[in-house]
Amino acid sequence: MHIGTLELTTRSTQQKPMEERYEPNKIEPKWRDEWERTDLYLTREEPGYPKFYVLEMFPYPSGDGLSVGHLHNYVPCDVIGRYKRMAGFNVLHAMGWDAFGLPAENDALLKGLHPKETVPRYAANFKRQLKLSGCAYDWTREINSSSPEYYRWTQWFFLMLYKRGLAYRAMGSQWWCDLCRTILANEQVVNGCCWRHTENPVTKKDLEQWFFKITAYADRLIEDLEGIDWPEPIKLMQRNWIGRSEGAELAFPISDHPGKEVRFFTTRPDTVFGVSFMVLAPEHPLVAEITTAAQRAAVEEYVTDARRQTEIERLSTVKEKTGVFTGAYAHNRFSNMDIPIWIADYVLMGYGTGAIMAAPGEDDRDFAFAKKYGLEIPVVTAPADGSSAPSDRALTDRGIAINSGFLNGMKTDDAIRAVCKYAEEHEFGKATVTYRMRDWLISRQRYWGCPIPILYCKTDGIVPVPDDQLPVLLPDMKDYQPSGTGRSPLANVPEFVNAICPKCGGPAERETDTLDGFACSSWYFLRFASPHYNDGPFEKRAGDYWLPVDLYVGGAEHAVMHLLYARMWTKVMFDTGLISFKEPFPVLRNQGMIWAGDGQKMSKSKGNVVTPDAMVEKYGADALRLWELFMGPFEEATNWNEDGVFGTARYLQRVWGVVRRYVEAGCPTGTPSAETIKRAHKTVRTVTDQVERMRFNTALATLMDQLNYLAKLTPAELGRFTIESYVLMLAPMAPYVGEEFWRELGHNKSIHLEAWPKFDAELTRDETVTVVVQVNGKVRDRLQVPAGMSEQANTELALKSEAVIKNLDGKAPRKVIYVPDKLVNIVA
RNA sequence: GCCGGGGUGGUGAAAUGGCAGACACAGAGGACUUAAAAUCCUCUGGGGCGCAAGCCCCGUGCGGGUUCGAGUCCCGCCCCCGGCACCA
Repeated sequence: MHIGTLELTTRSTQQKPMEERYEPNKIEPKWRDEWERTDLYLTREEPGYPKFYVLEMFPYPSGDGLSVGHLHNYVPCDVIGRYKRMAGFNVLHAMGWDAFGLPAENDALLKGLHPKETVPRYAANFKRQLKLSGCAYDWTREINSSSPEYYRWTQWFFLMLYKRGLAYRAMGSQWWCDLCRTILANEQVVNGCCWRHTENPVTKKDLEQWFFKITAYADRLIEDLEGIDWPEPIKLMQRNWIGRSEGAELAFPISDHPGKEVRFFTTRPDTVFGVSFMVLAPEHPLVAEITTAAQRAAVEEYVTDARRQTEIERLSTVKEKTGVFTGAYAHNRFSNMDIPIWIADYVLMGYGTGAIMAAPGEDDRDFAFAKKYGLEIPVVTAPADGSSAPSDRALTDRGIAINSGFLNGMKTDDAIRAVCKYAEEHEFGKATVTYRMRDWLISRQRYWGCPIPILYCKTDGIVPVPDDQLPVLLPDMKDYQPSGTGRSPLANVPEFVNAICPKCGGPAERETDTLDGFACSSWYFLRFASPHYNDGPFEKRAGDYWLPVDLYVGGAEHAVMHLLYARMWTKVMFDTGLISFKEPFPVLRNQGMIWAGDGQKMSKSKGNVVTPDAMVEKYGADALRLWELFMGPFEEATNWNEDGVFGTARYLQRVWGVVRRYVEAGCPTGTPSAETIKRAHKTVRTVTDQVERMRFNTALATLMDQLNYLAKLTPAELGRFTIESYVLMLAPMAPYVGEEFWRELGHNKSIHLEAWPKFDAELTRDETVTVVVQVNGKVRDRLQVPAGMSEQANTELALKSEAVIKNLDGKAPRKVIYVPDKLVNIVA
């Protein structure tokens, strides 16, 4: 069991005296080696023993190495891991590499190297930097998503989804980045540009692609947000991204096209009597069919124009709505009017049915469009408060139906239900739900990714690769440049492409696209439980013990990518009975971004990256860690300022002095004063609470404050508990000096295996308290009184105060506010 | 435009509706030193009164409000950061 007891051995007299000055570079390598030699951070399952799984989002190992910004994530997690271990938990804290994907491939291409060489090299550098920084990982659990032992199971999961009908192939117009030379998922398109090339507008390309049916989980992904402890903004981003809308899908027949109809989705079916025109997306399949000869030229020009526009242009237009009349009409089944059908690019093919009913009296966009093209603007909703409807804008609020036949007088919600019921009875529509989120497009036409384990056979069609033939190995290619044609470079490797159909034994071709890197990271948290297991993605016993993750920490930028995908996979696994939990990360925290001193993003090209290596060399890893913790609340963004590291190094220097004096005095049991004892216990109480709440900045401030007190005492006045509890609390934050102090204090066991100090609540109780005395809410005096003094006694005392008498200026107190042991406010 | 998160000294920041600025950084002055570094001590929101101990006024983006009492709660603005962006 990795849990220590307080050994009260005295320091051996043969030991060398403590160095006068704290020199981190002398002690850090020593303890690093010692911890490694003794496998200090090795973790095993301990059934029946409480576990704690702390996890940081595993990084893509870049050639630039880690910056002090990355450590703002890793150091706090390390403190939590070390703290939890001391507090009696069996802690899992491991690290791995999100190694597949475009960044790694692009980097290698740029440098004329191969990712299979660069990735391990970069990962090794990250690992060295993390060790240098004193982070406690069980490195025997290191994983790499680009190793066959790992991606074999990524492929296994793909097949699991495929067999459950959750992976499918579909043709369609997809986002394409011509710098990445691959198709992208919706989530990877940011402001109309590629998420990796934020200046490069994406275009559309028609290709057949693989998708994961994440939309099938839309409702559960929303519902289950209720029960998890995540930052509210992240939950909100997920809800917005999924974009659930309740409404109705209805259909209107097209005049002069018997049997043809326009299906559309609306969230306001109650306004249907006010529908004066309809709008189709320019890409809508009906457009070609219904456009009249007279309008054909104009419509074709508009459609071509819309197609030519890049997404960024379509977004950046100043929202001036444009459109063209098709010449065709639809029949509004409710108002019995024939209404014109237009096309306009403000209607998106990718949402709902790609067609809308326009109710310009109740919708801003429809209003603007109707105004511009002189279309009718019927008003069918009156404000709920009885005022009259505005004429210069749409009334988008809910209200009362007017000019609406059988809906007249109904409240919006009742009218919605009535229309849905009517449509259902007359079989032209029904109440329905639509989502903004699209299915997750996972095909990538790139080399450095997990091969999709699928075969195409002439007789059997799409055939999954049997489990016992996994992994489908990524072939070793010298020239893996993306072609840009929409085909993966793997298509150029005949030995890879040509295979045998496992069903009929005939010739088959392999899928040559690779998986989106986010597939690899959708299950890695499970792999850490049993990273070397060969009979499944994870060993059940280990998985049951460690999972789910107790604390997950990473950047908010993954709100709608990784965090959504991993949740979906977890739900699929739950449904198959593979695991027994529905959410992978019940507690999530986002660390704040560290900007460079100039307020910009740290990047090599800007030359403003500060490396942990440089800081460790100059100030030591412990001082660097302390500044990472002290610079502000860890969830908030701030600018890097190296002067702070100098400050925390100076603090450690002072702790060193106090401990050294104590050690040199022979570690006396001493005779600490009541005040010293009280302060020691209060410090434990406060620091414990703050570390639990991840308020590392104030935890450290408490320790600094206590040091200022301790520095004034003689060794005998300090006493053993005072000094040892202090060192124990410092150890998770500053593991190297913590260890050094502990050994100097006479202990043989590592401090990181010891127990977190406990405080005696009785000893933290104050006998006297300071009571603030206010007159009319302004502080006029302070009284030192015994704790628990009665209101009456306190008030009497306050009224005797000279300052109070002076400020009352002869007036009689009207009222007295009394807060026990805190405050007396005399209102006159 | 909509949805979040913020706005407190020269700087990073503290503060269950109850002493605003803890703890630090930077700065100033002093001690030690031949000197410097390091270290230690003192001061450090603004303004005013006082020889002094001390006292008074103002102050948490701006304007209102609730309250005995507001950095904290409510209403209306302004600014910064992040997300979404014609989602029918």
